Amino acid sequence: MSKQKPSIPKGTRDFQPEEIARRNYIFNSIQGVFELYGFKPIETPAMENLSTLMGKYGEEGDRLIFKILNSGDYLSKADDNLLGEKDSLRVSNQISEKALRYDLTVPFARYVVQHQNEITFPFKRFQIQPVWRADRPQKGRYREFFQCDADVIGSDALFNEVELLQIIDTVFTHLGLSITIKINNRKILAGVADYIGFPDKIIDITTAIDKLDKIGLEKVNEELMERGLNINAISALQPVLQLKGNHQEKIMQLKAVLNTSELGKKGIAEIEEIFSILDINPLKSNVELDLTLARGLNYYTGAIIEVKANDAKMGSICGGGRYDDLTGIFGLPGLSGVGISFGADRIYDVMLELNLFPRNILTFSEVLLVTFGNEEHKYAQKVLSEFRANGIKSELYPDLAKMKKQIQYADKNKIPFVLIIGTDEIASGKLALKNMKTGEQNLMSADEIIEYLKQYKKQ
RNA sequence: GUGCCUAUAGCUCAGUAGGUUAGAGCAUCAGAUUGUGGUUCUGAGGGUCGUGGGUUCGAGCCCCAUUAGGCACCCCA
Repeated sequence: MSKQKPSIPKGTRDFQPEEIARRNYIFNSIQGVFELYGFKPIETPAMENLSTLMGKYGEEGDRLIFKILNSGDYLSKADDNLLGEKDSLRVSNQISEKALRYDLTVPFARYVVQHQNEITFPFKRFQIQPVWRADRPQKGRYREFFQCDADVIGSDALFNEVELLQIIDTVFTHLGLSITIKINNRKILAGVADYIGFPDKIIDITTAIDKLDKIGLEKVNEELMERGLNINAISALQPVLQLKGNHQEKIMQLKAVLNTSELGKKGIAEIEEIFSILDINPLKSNVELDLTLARGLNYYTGAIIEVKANDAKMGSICGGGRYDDLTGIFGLPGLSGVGISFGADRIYDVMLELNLFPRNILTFSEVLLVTFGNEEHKYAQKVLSEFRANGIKSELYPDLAKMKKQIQYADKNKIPFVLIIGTDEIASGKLALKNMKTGEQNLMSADEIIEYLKQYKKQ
């Protein structure tokens, strides 16, 4: 027993074989749908240049970026004055020039700019990789987690927004998870900010009204006040905060309010078009127009999408939106992108809580061969090769151990069948196949067993 | 970055009012059973009670500090 227990950093996790099986089920489902819609995979490095990431996620985001210390004698190159002043922020820029990626969108923008001449636009890419955030972990929040992103870059068509909604719908329908898709439009929010006379306060306004669900109308108004709005502006905002009805009704009300704002009208037109396409070809999931949906990164310029699980208390499990000029900051202006990101780890937590994982994904080996002695073990090795040649996941207990121990191994590993090989079986050519669930045992030839297991697998 | 809570075996926890050698369940390993698991019975290993200091004749328990973890806020998948 070692005195110092080994551990892993807060907010990170080890994954056991069963967990990997369940996680792969989620990843494979999402990837399958991405591919079905014509998206192509890319990967980018775990670390980016710090300068690529800094300033892209707002002040709060910058703080949550994991920075990587330079190699070598990095302190010798740092400014003595800054070190003396203990100015962490500025010192960190001198001793770190790499960082772990914070999301997949900004690295993708970097990728697009860097490979612009090798890319055919519109470019539809998907990417399933871990990201890291130096946040304080809590429920549903990790410091290392996987995002599954699909983005279309180089196309303004709202058709893309609709396709992304269809992808969301297909994925969650396949996973058996009941969800609500909330959509909004940044242009409408900008129109609202315009309309109440504080166009440059859009970020303050959106982050405040995003909390409506959580803290209620009064607190939101208080916060708006603190963020510098006046009474008139806040009262002008009230009709928007209290929109009621289905999406047609909400749109009607918005039209009445925002008729003076060109940007606002454009946003409404976009929302209308998306809903009109969805009306023709409806999704299985519920889609809601939610004006208080404002979260997300400040680079969104059009649609904002968020998905919540209906039957679990969990933050958003998928989010996305349109960003008109993401690549502009890397020197390639005029390219519009729209994308979504599935939070695989939160989906996992919700599915586990709701018991939505199918049983059969947990099967690793289908059959365990057990023997009584040296001769039988050699014979079993031949049978084992045949099984594997026929695509049956199988293993032979490696040691000459007691029957009890061998069968216990099958039980604990949830192997559904045990093949018992003894001298009698070898002599007759009929091997004893035991069903671990029912306890039934049948004598069959190796070929018959292969057929039987193939049939069993199909069920 | 702010606030609150927790810390005893691999895991989940009990531990009375401060009193001898700190317990249970699960898990692990072995045996009961020389060709049969999941249910039973028996046994074994595993702890400087997160760490450091203090109060006391005596501390797992009380006090202080420190570290780690969890939850909420901020923000976010």
